[in-house]
Amino acid sequence: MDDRLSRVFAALADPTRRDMVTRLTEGDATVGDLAAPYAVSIQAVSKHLKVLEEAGLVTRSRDAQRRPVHLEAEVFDLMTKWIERYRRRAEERFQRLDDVLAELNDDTRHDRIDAPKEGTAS
Amino acid sequence: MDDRLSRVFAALADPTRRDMVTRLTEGDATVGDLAAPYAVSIQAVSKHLKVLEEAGLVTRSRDAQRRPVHLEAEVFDLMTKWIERYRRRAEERFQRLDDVLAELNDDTRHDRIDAPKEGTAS
DNA sequence: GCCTTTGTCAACCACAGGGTTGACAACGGT
DNA sequence: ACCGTTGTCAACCCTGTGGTTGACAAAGGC
Repeated sequence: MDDRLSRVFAALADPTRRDMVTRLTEGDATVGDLAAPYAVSIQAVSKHLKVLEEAGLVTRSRDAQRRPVHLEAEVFDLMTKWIERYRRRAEERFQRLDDVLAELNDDTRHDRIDAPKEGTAS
Repeated sequence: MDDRLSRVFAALADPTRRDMVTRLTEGDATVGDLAAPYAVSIQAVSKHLKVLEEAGLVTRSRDAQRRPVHLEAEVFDLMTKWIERYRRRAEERFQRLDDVLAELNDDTRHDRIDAPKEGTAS
């Protein structure tokens, strides 16, 4: 787990951290604020925030003793792009499959295509 | 790590598994096919596939000794929805901020709004 | 100046996760 | 029937991670 995207996914793999992210969409919050709803120590929350920060999902500034946490929304774009890329590739594949099937219909005289290989699932 | 989304994110947090997913967008593949490019044992790959399967990202059927692996694209939609939800909430927040600022411009005669609280970050 | 508030750092513990090797199950080919 | 191919299961090892507690840093309030 070294690359950026791995860190982002790993950070979001924890329900507590996802919950924190959700709450941060409503505005910046201090560590104490974020810790309040959970039955864990503030140190544990601090660790979670460190994970989120190292994943680039949040930034922390300084306001007296407080360390307001701020959500960095750009990372979501990064993830969305990645996922969309996969979706698009998958769709392209389906498109190709459709093309193959269309072609099949086009000249039905061929005995049989040699092992379509996909589609057999389920 | 028990809920669905956690499993999906955790599964995708591993570069090897992400790579497998990428390759599966090009079509179903056997365990051996998937294992080939990596310097790990086939057992390790089998484990990775189990993780992907339990996350609902992949299904496995049977073809003689072979176990063709098939990508389930729907899960990506699930993730996209989640992420989009967060993005939207964040955008709504920015929108509200804009509204506040607009309102501020609207009646500039007020001495000062009482602590905007956000925006101070960075 | 001192105490309180807010949060981090360090050490430790338990457990999950990715890797290995070895055994074995499920088939097809011959 | 038997062997080879394909893949899973089980046991084990090591590292990473989430949790704890205790000490301490940083800053304001009094």
